[in-house]
Amino acid sequence: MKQSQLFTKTQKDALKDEVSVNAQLLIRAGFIYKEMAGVYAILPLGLKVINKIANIVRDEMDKTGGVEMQSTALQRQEVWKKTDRWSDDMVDNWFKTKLKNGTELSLAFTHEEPMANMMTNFISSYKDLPIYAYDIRTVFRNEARAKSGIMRGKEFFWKALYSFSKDEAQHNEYYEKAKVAYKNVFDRVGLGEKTFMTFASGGSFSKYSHEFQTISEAGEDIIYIDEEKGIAVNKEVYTDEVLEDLGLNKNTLIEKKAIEVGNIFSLGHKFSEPFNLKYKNEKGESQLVFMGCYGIGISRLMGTIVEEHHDDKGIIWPEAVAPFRIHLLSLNQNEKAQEIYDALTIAGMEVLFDDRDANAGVKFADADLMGMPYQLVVSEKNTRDSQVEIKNRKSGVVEYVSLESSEIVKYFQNK
RNA sequence: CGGGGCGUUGUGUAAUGGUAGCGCGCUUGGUUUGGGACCAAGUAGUCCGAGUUCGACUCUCGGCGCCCCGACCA
Repeated sequence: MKQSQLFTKTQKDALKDEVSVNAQLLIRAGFIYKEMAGVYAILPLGLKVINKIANIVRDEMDKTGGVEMQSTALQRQEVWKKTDRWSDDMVDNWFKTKLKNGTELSLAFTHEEPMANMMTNFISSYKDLPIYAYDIRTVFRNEARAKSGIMRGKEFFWKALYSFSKDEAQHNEYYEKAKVAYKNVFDRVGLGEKTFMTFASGGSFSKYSHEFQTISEAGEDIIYIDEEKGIAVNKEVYTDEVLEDLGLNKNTLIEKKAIEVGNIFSLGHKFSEPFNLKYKNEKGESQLVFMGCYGIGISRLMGTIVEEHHDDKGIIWPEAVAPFRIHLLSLNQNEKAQEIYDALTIAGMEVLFDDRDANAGVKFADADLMGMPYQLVVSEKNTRDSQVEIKNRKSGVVEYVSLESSEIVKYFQNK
């Protein structure tokens, strides 16, 4: 893509009404636009990141046997009344609205109830199970206090998978798979080393749920990490009893602030019971479906990646989620750069071509701020020596490659 | 939802009752061309509504909005 086609602009100055690093950098680099507190438009560059993360999540969910669908953004109250969650006493951060006829309904908040309800239509036999349906969508929460940029908004983009199993054993089998899939996701988006599976309160059915917590100063949670075992305990369940149960030694645990980027929950019969979500087993007996839910905050992940991958100049995107792999900077060499751009694009590479009429300093500063993994500089100086300069945004290492387009393509193919 | 802070051109700021100024951005012209370059001329603003006053960015009241701490939450 040519940068001259991007309608977004970078901003040099820090914004006064944002404190969080993720919002500062994402807004200044033109990835998101703040519409109101906790509500951000995803701009072209940001959307590319979101889509890349979503695709990684998709890939890992599909590998576990997940099937993607699209749930509804409008939800009806009857469904929620069955579990008593419609009441404002139970959930006070709904966005509720009304139909023309006065019937109250709500904006998508989460989908345990609608999914359980819908599945009564599709599940009738043990042969139908297990089912792993997931959804990547925007959900809405009427947060009393949106904060931390895109980390906690009034609307956010997430993946939610709901598992439907015939019994606890079948459920547990999937639950373990989900743990692996989640680990893969966080590895792939560049947060693997800082992300720990964390034991948290389990809710009504299971003893624990599992959160995936990324160590970060921007985090809202406190976790205690056992580095050797690679697991952690959320402060909310940090008791001697729990530590003993998990075989953890208080003295070896490290306290850290962390961002909850995902969680997985065993729901048991909590939702299948009120919806009478049952199947017939081999003996023809009616059994309740055993459910689980598995969430990943995709927009929050984008924020977390920025929090953990940046320097004083800007964002440093991990390759797997960068909007473009290569930032082609033409310093008054648009003709030559265009050739290279064409060759790279034809070779299937993602290139952002800075073809703007701007000074070198502006282009370098913008490239650093936007954070593509490679900056490919075509300048008079380089052209004279029949070469281009390729700078790694993260390491700062500069390499020189022949000006020949085919050589440049080769360079990136071998990286 | 409790507590605190704050609303001035697109953005960052100055003006504390008396002509709304400056940096960046943007526009035009010129000079530049490897780390946000220079010169010149422009552009654009007091969150909204009442009130006090000869006069309000400034004071008062109300509203709306934003940030931070807490509570709550993916």
